[in-house]
Amino acid sequence: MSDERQPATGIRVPEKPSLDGLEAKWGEWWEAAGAYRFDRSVPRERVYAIDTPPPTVSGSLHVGHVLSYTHTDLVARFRRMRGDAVFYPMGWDDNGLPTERRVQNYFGVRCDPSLPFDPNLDTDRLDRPNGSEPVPVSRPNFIELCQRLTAEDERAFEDLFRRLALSVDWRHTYTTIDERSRRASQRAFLRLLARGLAYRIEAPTMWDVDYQTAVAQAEIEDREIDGTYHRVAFARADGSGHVEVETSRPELIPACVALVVNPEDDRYRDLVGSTVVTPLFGAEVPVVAHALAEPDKGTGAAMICTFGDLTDVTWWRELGLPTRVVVRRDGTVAPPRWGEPGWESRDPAAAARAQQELAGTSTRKARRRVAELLAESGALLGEPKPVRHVVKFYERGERPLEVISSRQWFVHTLAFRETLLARGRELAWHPPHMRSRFESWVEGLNGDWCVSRQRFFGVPFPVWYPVHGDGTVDHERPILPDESRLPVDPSSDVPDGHTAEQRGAPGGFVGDPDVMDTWATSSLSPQIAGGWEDDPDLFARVFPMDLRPQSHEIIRTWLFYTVLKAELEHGSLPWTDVAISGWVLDPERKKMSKSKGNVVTPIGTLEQFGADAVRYWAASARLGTDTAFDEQQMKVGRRLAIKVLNASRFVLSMEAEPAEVTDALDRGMLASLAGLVEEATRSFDDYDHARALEVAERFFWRFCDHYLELVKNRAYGAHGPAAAGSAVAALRLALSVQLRLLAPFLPYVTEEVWSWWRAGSIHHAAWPSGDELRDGAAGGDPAVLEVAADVLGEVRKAKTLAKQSLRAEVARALVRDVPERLAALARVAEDVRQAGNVTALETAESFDGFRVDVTLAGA
RNA sequence: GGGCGCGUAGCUCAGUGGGAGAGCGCUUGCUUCACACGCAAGAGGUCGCAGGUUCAAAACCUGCCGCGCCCA
Repeated sequence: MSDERQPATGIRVPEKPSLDGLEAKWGEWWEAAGAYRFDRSVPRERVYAIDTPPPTVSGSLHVGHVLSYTHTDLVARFRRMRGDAVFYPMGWDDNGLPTERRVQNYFGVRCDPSLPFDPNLDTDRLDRPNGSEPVPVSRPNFIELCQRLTAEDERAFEDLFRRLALSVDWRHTYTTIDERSRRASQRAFLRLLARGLAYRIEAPTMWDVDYQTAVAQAEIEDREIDGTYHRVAFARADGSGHVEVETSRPELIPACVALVVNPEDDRYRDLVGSTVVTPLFGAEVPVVAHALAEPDKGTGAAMICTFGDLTDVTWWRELGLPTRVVVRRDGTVAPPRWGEPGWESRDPAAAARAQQELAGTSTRKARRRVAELLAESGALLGEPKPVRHVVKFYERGERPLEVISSRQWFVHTLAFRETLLARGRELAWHPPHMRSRFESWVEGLNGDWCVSRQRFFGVPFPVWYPVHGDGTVDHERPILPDESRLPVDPSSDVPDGHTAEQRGAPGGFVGDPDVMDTWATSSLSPQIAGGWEDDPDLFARVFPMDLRPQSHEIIRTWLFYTVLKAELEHGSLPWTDVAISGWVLDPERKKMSKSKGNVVTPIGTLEQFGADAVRYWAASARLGTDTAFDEQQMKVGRRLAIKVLNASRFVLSMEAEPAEVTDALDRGMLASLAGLVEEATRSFDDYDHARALEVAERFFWRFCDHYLELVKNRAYGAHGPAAAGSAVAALRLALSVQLRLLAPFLPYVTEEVWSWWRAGSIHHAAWPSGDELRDGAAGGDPAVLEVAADVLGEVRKAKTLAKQSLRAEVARALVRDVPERLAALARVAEDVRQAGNVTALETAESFDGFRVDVTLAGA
């Protein structure tokens, strides 16, 4: 790709320029020419590396993608023109639940890991004995289907992004499930494990009963739902009355291990240390005191169960309480065990009868049944009260989360809270206030990062476990592969020193069945794209990266985890700058979402308005600011693109030979343009692309409406070749500079115009500088252009008010103004006279403000 | 409950101590030889409300109201 900036041998301007066909033409040319390839021979100081968000390909294409990815591309194009080698890869986030769900729905299957691989599986001819029931397929078959579907989804995303003219180096594309990503994720995991930063324990975890997987704090959201408060009597063990408790989850009474009250609560002070009996189940439980018990909530006395919520976990841990597990992993109530150790009851038979009524039913059904049983027994006091209360949900789930104890992998996070907050302060946030979202998240962390998921399509943990002679699994002594073997799949690969026959056999091994959560991989996007350990030369040139662009709702996930992983592995930030894009709102200013049905398909929008126009809309939105989906704004962008074509055609069709810029008007215009270039550059440097666009666009329209009109006659040669040469030289320089200023925003139309008269791609041309213009604008005074435009405006106004054509002849125009302005006008009087078709342009000094008396010919 | 952001013309927004602005929309006029996807003009605002600081506040301070989001 050439950096040639001299005019090509000739200027060839189409007779009737059009936007039609530009996207296909230049898209193909950029690809063929390798226009956006990263030059890895460049040293780190001149590299600008971007950590691109890998979109979830199974999600829908969204105009939100258009918005934020355009923002990224604006920076990439600006930096490239500034002379940086831009490392701008693209990634696809394939793994995880969204893909599994899409595969299940698309093919009508479900994964059953107990089935053997079927090499001849034909999804078009699945045997469906149970009608619409999903067909069970083996795990390898399921993963194959995931890969087939994501490949299709990736193509759709790539088509969109290419159409949008993202200046991505597509040779560096990665997916979060590909071999590089699996290797990097597993390597990072093994290193954390070796340093004691990852651990596996049996612990209470937030659990989705529908998907039957653990979820992390980052995937949890609070939702307000309808509930019911039941007031329940717990008899005192000594027979001296009862304690009243209010609960929205009476089905957890069999799981109750204690009552808790606040130590400051005078009402219950005497009760602490005594024993009460659970209704229906007859279990004797202590009354304990803890500061987290809220005196104002309900009666001030609360059940501690295994586990109603995370507060129960805190109480259980801090007060050293036993457990009684009643809710199973599928969200149903377990069968009774009353009478066994840990399940002591005053009447085990009655307790068992009560629980047997609940066993196997969902917690929701059990709740209603327990309420009935409580009422029958007389332990239910008063009528249940409906309430609205906040309950935790998995963000993709439909039923409230349960807290269930299970064996999971965790990464140490809480211990690094202060370090992470400090890293957050080192980062340059754009806009700065977005940092507070990161900080409030980090400050609110309530546990280490649970990274294991009970799913199928994801990066497996590179871990096996020995099987004892008695067939039990030894989780305490995991078998780990050497890093050189990565990536491994422990469900099909065999650990060193073992044979395949030993899988699952006494004295043999088993693979860890879980996969890592999506963030365990996507948090390594800078490392994966940068070739961490696989390509040390590349990695040294791009890491830590310069920019992380993303939207604000994933600060607590993608951004947070990326910062954490870079800290744990490299002891550094993963990038220096973060640019946060806002959301796209529909015209009613509601957030666009699939469930609201107000989503717009971006391909249709691109076809309707054109990529430059859509980019213009996106570029008008400031970072961090939500923006309405606004077709009007796209029409404005389209008009701007067409105006660029027409104005360029006009400028380049002037046939006079360019000469030295001598005319005051021309110099004034160039001087004004120099100031604009500096302002646009400053704005881009500050990650304020919207301002850069705004000032460039405003200048361009003024340039067209005023300067082009003023200079027209002279450029055609009305005042001789020298004056025309000055005009043509200034016009071409101004056009070249403005095309380059607009190139990041309107890559197609600017490239088209550039091709009429310049060699190489405009996207590799040097970003304009004020100095470049000052050569031609030496001594230029912007006031000259201003006063000329003001006078021309007054002349036009007189014609418009007289309902005359703007071409109408003016017999006399008398300009009253201060001497300095009149002196400036005198230097460009001839241009003003001709542009306004004024016969006699006269002036008079006035200190009462600017005024023009216009006498139309024939009036 | 705590925090962040926002509230300026019908709409989308810029403006951070001294003239209230842009684009779109609306109305009117103009087939000007780059562009009618154009050009020109016009109408349109108690800058959320109430106090305060200042010679001077849309902007700075305090409180309140409304909207959005984050966290708990």
